Amino acid sequence: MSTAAKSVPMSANLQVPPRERILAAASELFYRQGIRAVGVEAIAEAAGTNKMTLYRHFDSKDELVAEYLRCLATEAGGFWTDLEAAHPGDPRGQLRGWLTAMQAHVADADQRGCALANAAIELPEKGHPARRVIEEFKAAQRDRLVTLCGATGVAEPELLADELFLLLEGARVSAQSSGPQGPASRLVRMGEALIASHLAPA
Amino acid sequence: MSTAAKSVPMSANLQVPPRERILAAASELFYRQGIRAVGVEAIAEAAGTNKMTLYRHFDSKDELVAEYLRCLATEAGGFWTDLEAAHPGDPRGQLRGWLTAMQAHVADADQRGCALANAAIELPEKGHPARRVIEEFKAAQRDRLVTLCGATGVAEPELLADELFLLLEGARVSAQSSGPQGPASRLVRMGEALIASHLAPA
DNA sequence: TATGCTTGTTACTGACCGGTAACACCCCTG
DNA sequence: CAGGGGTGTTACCGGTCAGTAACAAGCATA
Repeated sequence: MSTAAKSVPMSANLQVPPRERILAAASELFYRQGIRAVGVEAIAEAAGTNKMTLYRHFDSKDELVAEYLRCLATEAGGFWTDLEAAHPGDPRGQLRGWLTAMQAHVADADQRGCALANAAIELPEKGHPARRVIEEFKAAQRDRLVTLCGATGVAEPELLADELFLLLEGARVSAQSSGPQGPASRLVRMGEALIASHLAPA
Repeated sequence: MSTAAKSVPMSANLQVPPRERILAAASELFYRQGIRAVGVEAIAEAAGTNKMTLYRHFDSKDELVAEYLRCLATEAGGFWTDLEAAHPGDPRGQLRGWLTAMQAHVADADQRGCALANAAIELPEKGHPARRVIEEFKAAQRDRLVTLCGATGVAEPELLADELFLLLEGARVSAQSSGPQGPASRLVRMGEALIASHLAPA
């Protein structure tokens, strides 16, 4: 509190080192406007620094993009540990908590979908350094969901996990083209119906 | 057959008028590489013409993009009439035909997801002429699915339609970041389970 | 005080971007 | 044959792109 710098966005707070400011600015701009739509100069300026310093910390724009996605993947990892802490030893509670958190995320009007999935669409080049980050992240995300579904005791955890995974992926992308009030708005209801049908099979 | 020009791609066949060649070339390049990644000069060249002729037929690149998406929306409309012709008076058959066609589409390795959805991610600007095309297309697509689900006699056609809609949307985007062998590969199985659970409610 | 590392500043490169002007050309119609 | 619309060609505009060189300034530690 005494530093009085808590409310300042990281990308403009000169007390945090330039590298982090650049990453924070890049994160905001890339996510809001798209990766290809944002130039490195704009990022440097938003970070309160300049292009030279940016290139002293990142080899290229492509590497900056990869690092931007790597940071988001790390943040997402924190979400899962929070989830486990909120419902210790209660996998079904964790699964429901996951669902409602995702619904809230989708409904948030100033979200623009999954940054990793968006990047995969914007960067189709096979050798782009971001692609490996994206693929690993999506695989890990799916694995976590499979594990969680398995812990709930359903008969086919992989199938349920994939259903929920695709449902979420669809909801996030659909919110970009059909709006958050479209089909995506019923994510929780759909997900709980899926879970119920797996818990009580025919 | 006698013209011997059937196998020539439209974008290079000089017998078709420039406007169509430009649209064909734009369609290919935009879809494969992304809209922002492709310049108008590259499109004109791929169409066997030049930038001036392109700008005689389209007011701007943004308008060309909108027209590109409009054409795809029209093509998609044809798919639905084909589906109805293949299973006349058999809505459940149509729904299953839709599912398997979508699965094949998702599994196709040189597909890059829904061009309209991809464009929505690449072009977040509110006023872009493509956005209206995208939103109308997605709404129409969902409406058709609701109508079809209603014809099968399920109790909650809108819910089933939205579930299938999100499942497909998710499968197409997931194939871009998790590969076509990932969760997206089980689209038919998931969809049929959904349909079955709606046809035989608890 | 002196060293050395990090940052800021300015200017620059070569390439590409979307978009336009001016003019030559061809071919179809009258 | 004359005319005119659609097309091709070339050159150009201002702007932005990613990336770099050279040098000055700050700041800590030694």
